Amino acid sequence: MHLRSAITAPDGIESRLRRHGIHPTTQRLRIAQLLCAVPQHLTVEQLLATLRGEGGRISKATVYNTLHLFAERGLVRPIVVDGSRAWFDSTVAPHHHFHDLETGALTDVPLPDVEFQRLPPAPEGMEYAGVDVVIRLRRKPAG
Amino acid sequence: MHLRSAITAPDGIESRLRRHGIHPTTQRLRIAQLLCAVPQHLTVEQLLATLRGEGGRISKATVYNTLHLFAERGLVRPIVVDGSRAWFDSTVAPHHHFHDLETGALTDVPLPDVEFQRLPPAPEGMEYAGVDVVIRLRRKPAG
DNA sequence: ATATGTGCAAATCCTTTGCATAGAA
DNA sequence: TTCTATGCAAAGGATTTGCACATAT
Repeated sequence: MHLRSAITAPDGIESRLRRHGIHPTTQRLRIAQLLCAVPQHLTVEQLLATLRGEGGRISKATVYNTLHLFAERGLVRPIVVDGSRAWFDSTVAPHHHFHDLETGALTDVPLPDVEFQRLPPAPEGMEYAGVDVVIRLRRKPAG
Repeated sequence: MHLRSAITAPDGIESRLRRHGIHPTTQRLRIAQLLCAVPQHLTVEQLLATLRGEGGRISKATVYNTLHLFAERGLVRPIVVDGSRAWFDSTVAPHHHFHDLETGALTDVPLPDVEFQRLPPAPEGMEYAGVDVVIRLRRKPAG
């Protein structure tokens, strides 16, 4: 065993971008590091604030460009649960979501936690492209 | 049997508004007649165009005000399947949706057409407020 | 009168676009 | 060079807000 794995740790993100056909630039690497480090959901505004808070120079347009590119290449997944804003999910494998109606926050629901006993057939000439389950949550009344 | 049912047909909408605690005004009645006549999904833009096409005087703000009021009072249900715009669904009973990825159109999926074999428990202190299933559809490849 | 509802226009919020500059091959 | 990415500001589209006028009780 040698030091290779430690040395190449940040490199993992770079090669991951390359594997998805994405040319790794400074901004793209920082966004990917931030968003894809752990399973989470972030908005453009949150990403931008964090990136700039870290003392980085990055524009809103670049964040949008980058997230759209990542989404196209299957590195992240955009989620819309209400009309107010989009969330970007670092988990691309199929899964579902809890949606806290009070805070607007999203939480992952692992795929196996939802099982269907029945689903309708797709209309004539159409086929399933995916199934999204959103479980809306409210605070349980005291008592 | 007499003519009462025919005569009171438009009246049904008025009393329906009243039953929901909504003061029936000219604009509210026209919106309710249009949207709630049959199970359907309409956008604000569609409603506005139809209402004005019928030669009515109505403002966008009033359409928004009215739809929000209707939604609060449980007469319609806002649906968001992508970030571009909101749909207002005249069916308030729980049910699900097909979402045509090409056209953006929504189609109802009756509640009994979806059955769960398993759903995750709500997180501590939270409870289910609802479950929305969106089935994304794409055109089936020819062949 | 007094409450409420409506219309219009301006303001907001999120997202996209255009274009000149900066950076990489 | 030549192509691509970035930043900034303006543009766009949906939705909200403020306020004067109209309507209903």
